[in-house]
Amino acid sequence: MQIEQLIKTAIADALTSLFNINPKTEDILLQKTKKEFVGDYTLVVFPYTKLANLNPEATAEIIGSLLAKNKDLLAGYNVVKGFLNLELNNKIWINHFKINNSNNNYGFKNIDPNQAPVLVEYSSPNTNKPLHLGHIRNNLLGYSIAKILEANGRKVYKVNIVNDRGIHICKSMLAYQLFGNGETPETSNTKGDHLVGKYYVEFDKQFKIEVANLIEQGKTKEEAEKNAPLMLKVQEMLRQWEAGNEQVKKLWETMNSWVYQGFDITYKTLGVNFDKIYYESETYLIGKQKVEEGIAKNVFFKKEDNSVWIDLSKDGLDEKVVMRGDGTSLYITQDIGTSIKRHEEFGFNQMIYVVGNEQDYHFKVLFKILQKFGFDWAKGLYHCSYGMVELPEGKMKSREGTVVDADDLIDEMIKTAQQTTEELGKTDGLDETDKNELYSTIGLGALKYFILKVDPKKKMLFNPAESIDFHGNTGPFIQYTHARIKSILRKNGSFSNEVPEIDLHVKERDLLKLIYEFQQAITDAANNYSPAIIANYVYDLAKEFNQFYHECQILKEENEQIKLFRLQLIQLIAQIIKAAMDLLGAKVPEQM
RNA sequence: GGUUCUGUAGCUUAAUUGGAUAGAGCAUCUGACUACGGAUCAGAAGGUUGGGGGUUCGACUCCCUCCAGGACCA
Repeated sequence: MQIEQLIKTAIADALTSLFNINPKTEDILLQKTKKEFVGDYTLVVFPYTKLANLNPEATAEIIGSLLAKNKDLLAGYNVVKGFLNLELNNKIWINHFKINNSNNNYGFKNIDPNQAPVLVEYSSPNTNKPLHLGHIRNNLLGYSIAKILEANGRKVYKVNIVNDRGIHICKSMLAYQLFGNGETPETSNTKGDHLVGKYYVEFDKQFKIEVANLIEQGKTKEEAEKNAPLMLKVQEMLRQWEAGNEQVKKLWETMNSWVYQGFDITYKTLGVNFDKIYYESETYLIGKQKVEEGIAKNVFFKKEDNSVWIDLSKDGLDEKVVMRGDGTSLYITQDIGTSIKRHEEFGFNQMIYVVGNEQDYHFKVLFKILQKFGFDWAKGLYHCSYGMVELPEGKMKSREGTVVDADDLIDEMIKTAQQTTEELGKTDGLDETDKNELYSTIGLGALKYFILKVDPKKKMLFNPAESIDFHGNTGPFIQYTHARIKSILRKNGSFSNEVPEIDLHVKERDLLKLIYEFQQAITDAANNYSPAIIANYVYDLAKEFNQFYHECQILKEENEQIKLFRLQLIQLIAQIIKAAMDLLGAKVPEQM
């Protein structure tokens, strides 16, 4: 940031003296020079050819020759077509390194206490089945985005809303009541969320049998689904729940508590957490109340059947129900209530909903509604809409059993990590606890990087048949690079942090540039809500380090000044790798 | 039917938000100081950026249209 400003100011001055214009520095189009050309930054001169009344090459030439007079800034320049490539004086890169070399917090901004906090909502599970691969993407994204926003100087609160009530929850309850024989997570030796999920599947299975029977008796499919005994029973159970039937509530509490025990384990393994958890069973009533207020404010209107609607046809959407005729709430009802409640509690000026792109329409409507209520904070709402995780055969479907279970996948990753590590046999000096921690670090690192390196907006494909790779553009590659640097540093022992004056090797200069770019990577990632930007950055850094490592000696370097500089250089690189991976929620080992 | 998102090498993906010869990894093939850590590095091969049109000095990026797939809304 600082260095670009320096150059842009110099360019602005040059343009002023050449063409008698006063360009703003933010209008100057300066970009990083591509690898295949010589230089650090490139000015695109097409916009100035008319002012210069010259062809692009000549325009670039006169700007370049004027800038080059400042020898502290530029070591040289070259022109290719309409592109002016500027070669900076190496001192600029070294200076930046000198300033930040012993900054343990390099790249991170301090949290601005004067700014209102930002809320990140993510995870949002249902309590009728265990978490799957899609939830993993959600959780990793939410956690990482929160970290990134914090690194960029915002106070962040992570919140979760648990969908713990409704007809789908009653389905697993009913099936358990009918077929459960009183089993518990303890007696069945099953993780609580998996046990409840089993009964959700069981309901569907029995229901399908009933429907098939009814169809055989001559009913249409619709009639059969509507009148199947299980369907009638489950609806009755929901009514009893809403009426506060003690027995039903008790079963509900018991089964939900099993699920929470299970979720807690998965969350802990994944390394994600929340500052506050909301429960739909507690917020849906607030939503109904807000809908009533909305009617009074003429935000909503009622139809003859008593259902409540909002007309968004002038906003490019259409009419949308916000509460059913029988007074029962919809997702949107409770989302209205929850957001208002959260604003009362946290006074945020920005809230990010990490929710899949199947809900795009839902959030458009929700945000419009809150704007119509007249809340000024409504303009700070953002739907971080991410693509679905698909399998080679298409979307995951719980009913068809094609769901990749979160716990299974994590276990598998850790096992693969263990196997690979054992084959390589580089765990000398580690005891059993250290080793298990290492396997978990690597396995989860591989999984997290694999998922987060993809642009959140894009759908992603996961092939369970091919296990996630540990070579190339992967988490373990980056972790390995960190371990490798640490190993070198351990061998050398301590050294001065006084940066010596040396002539830079090309690879050293490339690394200094990348170090500089870490700050921008964090800013870009925060502005775009994209952990992928951090992932790509840290991969570039690790790759660049490995190239440097093969070309340059470090411990064997005979020139003491150069050796010292390289030790300092790689030390900061290791620090950045660790910090960047932490932004992705992934750990890095000292040895692997 | 309406709205909307996506489409880049065999596969997984990047492209500084309109810039130069579209950049990586996996898989395939070939190599690397007698390994400061080979989970590494170097090289080869692989592309009509779904198709066609348009906007301009310049398009993977913006506009139109068609094709394919997904999602949402009745």
